[in-house]
Amino acid sequence: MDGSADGIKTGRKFDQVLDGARQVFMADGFEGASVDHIARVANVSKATLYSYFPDKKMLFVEVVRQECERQAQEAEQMINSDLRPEDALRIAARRLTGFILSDFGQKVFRICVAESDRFPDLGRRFYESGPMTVRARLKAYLSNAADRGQLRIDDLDLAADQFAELCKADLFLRIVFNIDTAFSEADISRVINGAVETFMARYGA
Amino acid sequence: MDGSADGIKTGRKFDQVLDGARQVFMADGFEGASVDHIARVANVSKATLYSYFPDKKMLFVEVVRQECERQAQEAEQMINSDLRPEDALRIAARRLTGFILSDFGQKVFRICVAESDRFPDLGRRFYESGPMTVRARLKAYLSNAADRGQLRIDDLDLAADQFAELCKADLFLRIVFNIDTAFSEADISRVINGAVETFMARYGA
DNA sequence: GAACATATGAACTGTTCAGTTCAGTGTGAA
DNA sequence: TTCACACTGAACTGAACAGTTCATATGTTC
Repeated sequence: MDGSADGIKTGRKFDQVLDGARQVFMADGFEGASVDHIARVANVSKATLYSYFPDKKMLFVEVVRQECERQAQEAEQMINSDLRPEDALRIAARRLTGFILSDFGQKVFRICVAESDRFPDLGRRFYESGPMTVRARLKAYLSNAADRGQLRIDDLDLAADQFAELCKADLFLRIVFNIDTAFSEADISRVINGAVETFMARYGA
Repeated sequence: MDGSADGIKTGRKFDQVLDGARQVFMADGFEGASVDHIARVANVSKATLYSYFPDKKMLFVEVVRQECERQAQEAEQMINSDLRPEDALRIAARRLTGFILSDFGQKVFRICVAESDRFPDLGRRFYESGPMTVRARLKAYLSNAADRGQLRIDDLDLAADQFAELCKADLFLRIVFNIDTAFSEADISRVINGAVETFMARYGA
């Protein structure tokens, strides 16, 4: 019925509760969110909320679990091997920056950093469903392209990480620290083109 | 007497209070830290604490201000221009990763991400005292090296950001999300050498 | 329409915590 | 000795909030 891992009871308003919780947790963090507020946003009584989840922590964990799953799905897309590496990488970079600069990407990242010592495996789960998946996809593509003689790479893991990192130049820190809240197309393509050029300068065949 | 910006009253135990606050805030964050706990760690009565600072927020702001100043000082060091670019960059990279992977760097970063919407200019202040200063130093060096014909760079800002970003490959996310708490010398030099090689492949004359 | 499950809202408990108050202690200077 | 000042510790207030309880309502199924 629901997407939960273990047997959380189901019912008519289960999804409403989770939706409300997602909204409020993402906006206010764990401490900042009050259960009363979540119930109000979810259009549900507090008693109903507590009939589904034993406590606030469990509700939070379930929300983050769902969001990580969603994130993993976004990251799962394969990179098309038929294109020239420059073009394939440009598309990958576009997708990566798109996610990093999105409201959703920002919020999940923030929450995970902030709460990762109250919830010890939160960080790991985020890392595995996001960055690790991205790296695996990227690595698969790079390996493929190297086999076809389009690229020359000694350390595939490092190359993948470097490329992902290059895509964040300037942009990431500025958005994480609220210096800017959005970027122009020009800003973004400057970084993406720079990333591809630098990567190809090192690894181009 | 003290290092504060505006006229906070001074007294015998002023520094004790700030010291205790720094310890507790860095360990537990803003919400997580209780004023009673801070007073206990600082070996000071709560009344004394409140005679120096009007409220918890102001105390927190002052602690972060101090830490950012400290950070700025670490970032201010000039890069030696007499070396070959490979060597100068390797040294810069060493310093950068050293800071990023340090307990102090980690904690300040975490705190600033977590509290940057409760305290809107926190993020900006951290950014300016850290990453922005690093970029300025790096840019100065790159510009210099380009003038001497050692490097060929069109967009100095982007190049500086790319280098800083390359230094974080793999390491940064793993430490931010508690996948690892420390790295071997081999892990670090793998990333640093990779960063220098990739950078030089693109920008070497 | 009776039986059953689910949802409601409002009041209540207990706890945590920021910030206040105050009577009293220690100390150094005039 | 006395005055001024910084400090103390313990008790207190008031607010926020997690989690509970229960009498009542709504709706579905047979």
